[in-house]
Amino acid sequence: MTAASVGTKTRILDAAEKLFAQNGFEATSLRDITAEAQVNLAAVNYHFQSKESLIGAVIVRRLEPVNRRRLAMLDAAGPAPTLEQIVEAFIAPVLEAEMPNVAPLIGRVFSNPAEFAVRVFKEELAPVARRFDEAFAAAVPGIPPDERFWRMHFMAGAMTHMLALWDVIPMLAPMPVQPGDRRELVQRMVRFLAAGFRAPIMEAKD
Amino acid sequence: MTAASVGTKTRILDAAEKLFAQNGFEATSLRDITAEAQVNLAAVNYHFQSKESLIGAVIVRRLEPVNRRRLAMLDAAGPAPTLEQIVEAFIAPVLEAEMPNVAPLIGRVFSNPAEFAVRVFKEELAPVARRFDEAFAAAVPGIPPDERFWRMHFMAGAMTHMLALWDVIPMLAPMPVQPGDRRELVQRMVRFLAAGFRAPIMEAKD
DNA sequence: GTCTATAACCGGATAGAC
DNA sequence: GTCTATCCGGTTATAGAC
Repeated sequence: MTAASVGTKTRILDAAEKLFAQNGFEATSLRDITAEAQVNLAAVNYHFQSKESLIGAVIVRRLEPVNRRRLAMLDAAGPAPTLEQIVEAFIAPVLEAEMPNVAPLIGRVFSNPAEFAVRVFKEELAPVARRFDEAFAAAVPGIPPDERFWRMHFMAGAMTHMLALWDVIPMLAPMPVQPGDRRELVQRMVRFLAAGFRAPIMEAKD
Repeated sequence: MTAASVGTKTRILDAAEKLFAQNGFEATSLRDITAEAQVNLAAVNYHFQSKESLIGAVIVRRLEPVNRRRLAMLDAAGPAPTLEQIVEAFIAPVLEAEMPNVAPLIGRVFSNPAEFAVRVFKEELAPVARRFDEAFAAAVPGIPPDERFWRMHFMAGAMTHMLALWDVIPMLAPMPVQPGDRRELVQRMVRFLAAGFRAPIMEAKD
């Protein structure tokens, strides 16, 4: 790699990210990627050992900054963040990630429960999830841990559904949906999800 | 097809359903399917013209009864169902569908926004969505149509996330999750989502 | 209707020259 | 580090015998 031009490795990552986001992991061949990146096919196996590990590299490169931003937003809300602030810190950095690539890419992971992809994702996510769980516990006292677990997944589900379907949504919506509406969408989600978190818990099971 | 044994066509549908649910549409080859069904490879292209149309047939066969059950539950709740009854009618028939196959299968569709699969799904779903939207409008007055649209998608997202991740969840959960807990899960979701639907709407945008 | 056989092609991976 | 050439197995789909 010369100092002046973008390295082969980066070009591969960029191309793979774009195509994975657009068409999914399985539907994207290494040949598609090398064509897009204008590099040689063998370069992929040289820099990354296999397609699987390339997928992992693509995910990690983008997920890490998003997770850092989530934690930063949580910290920025002070020592006792409101429920709304916590929910926003969890979803906004994801939904507002660069839309052409990053957000759909993240959406692909949870929708494609390919064993190894989920594993990579989970490794990146575990510490973040713990921090948020603690924040939720403090902000909404009285919710048992297992209920918190499910509610965090309801939240994650609403979020990833938006990521996965973002480009199909305009076809389904009764009204025009513009890309610029993403901040508004975040606000809608925050209200909906915060109310859900505040729902009364179930009485002891029958 | 003899009268006594299960026909080739049905055996193909059964096998395809099982493998699609387990491994996804792309990851499942016609050879996998014919091996599982113990029929000849060519039989697939005889009975269904292509893999795509086989996928469509598999989806429609299972989605139709689920949607009928949803509408039946909605009707059974009387002329003025509560919000909780509406949410339950929407999610319970899906989440309580035969888990080994049907539920994960439905989860695959929305998670794999393959153009044609979404199209098939949407065709089956459109009239149901309209009925539910009307019910929501009646049960929670004062929510504008576009807000209802988004909230129904938040609900659908939480639901499909559970479908897609059901078999991975045990690995993530801090407590044991048993298959029998599905009715309990439905109740948890109903409370969370109903509270979300009742959340105050956003004031005019800033 | 159901089979065998095969066409025609695409996938990931690697050996070895430069 | 980057190329060419190639291996080899898997993919959908179909032609034609039975």
